[in-house]
Amino acid sequence: MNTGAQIAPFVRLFGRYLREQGLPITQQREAVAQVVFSTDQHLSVDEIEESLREQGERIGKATIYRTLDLLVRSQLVEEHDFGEGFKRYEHRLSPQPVHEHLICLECGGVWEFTSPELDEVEGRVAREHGFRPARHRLEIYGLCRECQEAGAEIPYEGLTCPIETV
Amino acid sequence: MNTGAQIAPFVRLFGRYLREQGLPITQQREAVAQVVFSTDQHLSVDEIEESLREQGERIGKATIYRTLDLLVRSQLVEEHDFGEGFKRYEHRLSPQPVHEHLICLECGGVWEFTSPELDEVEGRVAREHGFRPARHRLEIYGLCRECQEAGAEIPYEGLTCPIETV
DNA sequence: CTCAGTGCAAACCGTTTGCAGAACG
DNA sequence: CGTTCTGCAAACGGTTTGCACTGAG
Repeated sequence: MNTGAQIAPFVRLFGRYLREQGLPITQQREAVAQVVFSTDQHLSVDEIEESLREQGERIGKATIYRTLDLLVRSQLVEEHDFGEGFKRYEHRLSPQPVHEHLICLECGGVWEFTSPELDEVEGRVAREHGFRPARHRLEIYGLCRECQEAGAEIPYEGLTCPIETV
Repeated sequence: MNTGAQIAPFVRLFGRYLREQGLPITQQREAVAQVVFSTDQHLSVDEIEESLREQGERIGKATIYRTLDLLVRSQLVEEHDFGEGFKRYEHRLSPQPVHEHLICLECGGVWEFTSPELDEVEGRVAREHGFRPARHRLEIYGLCRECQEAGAEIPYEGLTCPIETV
């Protein structure tokens, strides 16, 4: 968790975006930004709401959604969907702005890693498919170390032998 | 689009899965499987429903959802979420069962490619994080050749200069 | 002052579920 | 014949929206 001293400039950056867009810098917008910038975790809207409540801020969900939309537009925050049925938000002002995610199928934990190989992959699809990459998403799902040590297994419930297809 | 001759064995494979699980092979389940296996596209539930309707089958959405759930469980079909607000389904009986996706931000088109580099990436996260990969998802978003030639541009609406953060 | 933002509650929309009647095995 | 499925419609849950009121500039 960052300390307040590091968060302030990030919130101010969001303020600058709002000013550039001619939008008011409201107390609610600053509070939401403050919460998002104060952690390196991937927060859900519910978690953001609870975090605000804990610090005495009572801000409606609609406002949180609307502010997150602005934060995502400003490119200061990234929206993720890890298949949980809701979105998560992560600020992009970390030392490693572009990174990929490891997601544990057992505990739902998220870890980050970088994958320089993707530059080459993007170059190849550009060459071979004439595709112009703008952004990507790489997620590896599996079992984290702790869950493996706790004996977790990846369930397999498919056909007993799916091969012999062709 | 595959021809009927190639689809039948796939549908039968699904039948085998149902039998293994002690579940009835109903006419509706076969019809849904038939539609999914008869194309290499990434179908939405609405598209599946319409396709069924075109061939005279009138099957409720609930049944389609329930059948897709079985198809995904059997591992014969993969579920995708390309961020459109709904899911898409793709059968896994193509010559290239594991592949990644290119998604055009302009026209929404989807192309497939393979990325052998990911084996190495998975090996590295296993070594460095003790993570045991089960499956992954790599999607590259950008502009396809056609949309580029039509003059499409990737919109940038973020801060005019987001750097100078640290 | 004026225009946009906020909060509430209702609307939305893809998906899931409960239940009476229909089919599979 | 019993168990599971199907279809309908209602419920669900995250997200969005309409509207009267509040607040920023």
